[in-house]
Amino acid sequence: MAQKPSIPKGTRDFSPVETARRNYIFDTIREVFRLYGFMPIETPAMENLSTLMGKYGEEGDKLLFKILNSGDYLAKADRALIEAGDTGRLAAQLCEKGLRYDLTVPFARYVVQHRNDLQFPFKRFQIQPVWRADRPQKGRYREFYQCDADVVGSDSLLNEIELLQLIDEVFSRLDIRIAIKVNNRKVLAGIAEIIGHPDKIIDITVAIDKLDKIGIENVNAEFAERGLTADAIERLQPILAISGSTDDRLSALSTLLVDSEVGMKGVEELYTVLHGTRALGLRADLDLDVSLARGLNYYTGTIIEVKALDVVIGSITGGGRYDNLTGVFGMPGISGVGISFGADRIYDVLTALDLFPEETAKATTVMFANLGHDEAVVAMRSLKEMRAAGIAAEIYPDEAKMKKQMSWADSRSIPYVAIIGESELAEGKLTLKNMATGEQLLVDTTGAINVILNK
RNA sequence: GUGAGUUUAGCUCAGUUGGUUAGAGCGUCGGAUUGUGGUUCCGAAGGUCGUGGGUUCGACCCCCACACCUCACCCCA
Repeated sequence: MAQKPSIPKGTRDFSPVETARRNYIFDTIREVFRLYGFMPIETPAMENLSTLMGKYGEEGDKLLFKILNSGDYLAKADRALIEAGDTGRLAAQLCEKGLRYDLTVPFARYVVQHRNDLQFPFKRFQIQPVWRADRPQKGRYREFYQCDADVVGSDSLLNEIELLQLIDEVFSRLDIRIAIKVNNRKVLAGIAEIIGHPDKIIDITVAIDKLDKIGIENVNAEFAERGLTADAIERLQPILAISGSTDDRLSALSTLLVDSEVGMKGVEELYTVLHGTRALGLRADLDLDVSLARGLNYYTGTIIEVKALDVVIGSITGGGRYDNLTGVFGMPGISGVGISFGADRIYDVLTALDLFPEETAKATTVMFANLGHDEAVVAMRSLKEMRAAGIAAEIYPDEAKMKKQMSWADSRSIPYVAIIGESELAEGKLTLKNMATGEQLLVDTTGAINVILNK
């Protein structure tokens, strides 16, 4: 055999069954988005690099896929940069486009660009692939789908409450048990303020975020590494040690953060969101988690993260409020809040728990065996009637051996096989075989349709 | 970007100190069964052993480089 063809690392092909199962996820999410009043939009796979650069932090910039300019791009490039091996600045000259890294930043760009055509508050959803030049590993791909819903132009915490409900609805429908963790960036800012390091909020949150994973000792070590004074670390300890019920922790927080205006605002928001959501009844576990930080630096208020309870994988949904995302595109003062479902990880969870409905594995409902030209002509008429009745039906295109046709139907999990041969032809009927039971009936097309639809 | 492990048939994997013609199971195809699948039996096809170099009389096996995949870190969905 020649060299085996392959696809880029971190990308995947999807078989018919996999595609059907992915569509089941997308359809479920899309349906719930619509129920909550979100409207679909789409944006291009590629954006101008200037739109993307600098929005995801230094790490994010490195993970952007850049698209080489067309034409004789090298002629315009600075030779000195090539000599100097300055990949970064050379890339800036050779590439003016990049693949989108998420859906939120392109959406911010969309809002600013179309601001005169939008009615605010503007609620949109978007289900499209994004690309990251990450090194792939478990639950991490270089091409994956995000399913985002965002509200822009509304400061109301009702949005947060509705988004939490929406998350609960989606995972209830998918039958995945989840824990939703909520925090507020303002609380984190308050903490940074209280310990005298308001400038270190990012360092503090990144370290706190690892609390579950590496433990308090290592987190403290990381604080020191990130330049916090021993005194500040000392003052962090009571905050990290907060425990008890949600309300216990909220009141402990408000005691500790009493001198921070922003911190107190955060506590208040958390209270409203948590109580407002719980009052509506929720299937999922919903709880406050002060150690929840999330990487994206643009969140300014509520932060939401969802993890599956029964499978170990990264977060399967995340989101939060960002007060000024459109600001970098020259449109300040517009607040947004949104969530993003990670469809590919949800797929992995459903696969691990074997939770896909059976229908997702099914091809057509009826296959007509092909026993010859005259028989096929009659079968085609029967097929037409079945399809008109809403039954997915097909005919085996080649005049192959019965055995081959039957095993083809079997391997595709087709529940019924219709046989029209010499004797059926003479009687104007067909033999309908139920593949699960092996039972065979001699009926006309209408009779077959009734059998299939009634089952 | 950092570190570790892997790579032999379509898939999952054996392969002895380095010694003729590299094996198994599953899958595929054919037959037992010319109008009946999923079970059984018989048979067949399918491999430049990831790529390139080196050591050796001789390399799937030892050495070097590269690639790929996987896992973890960083970061993230």
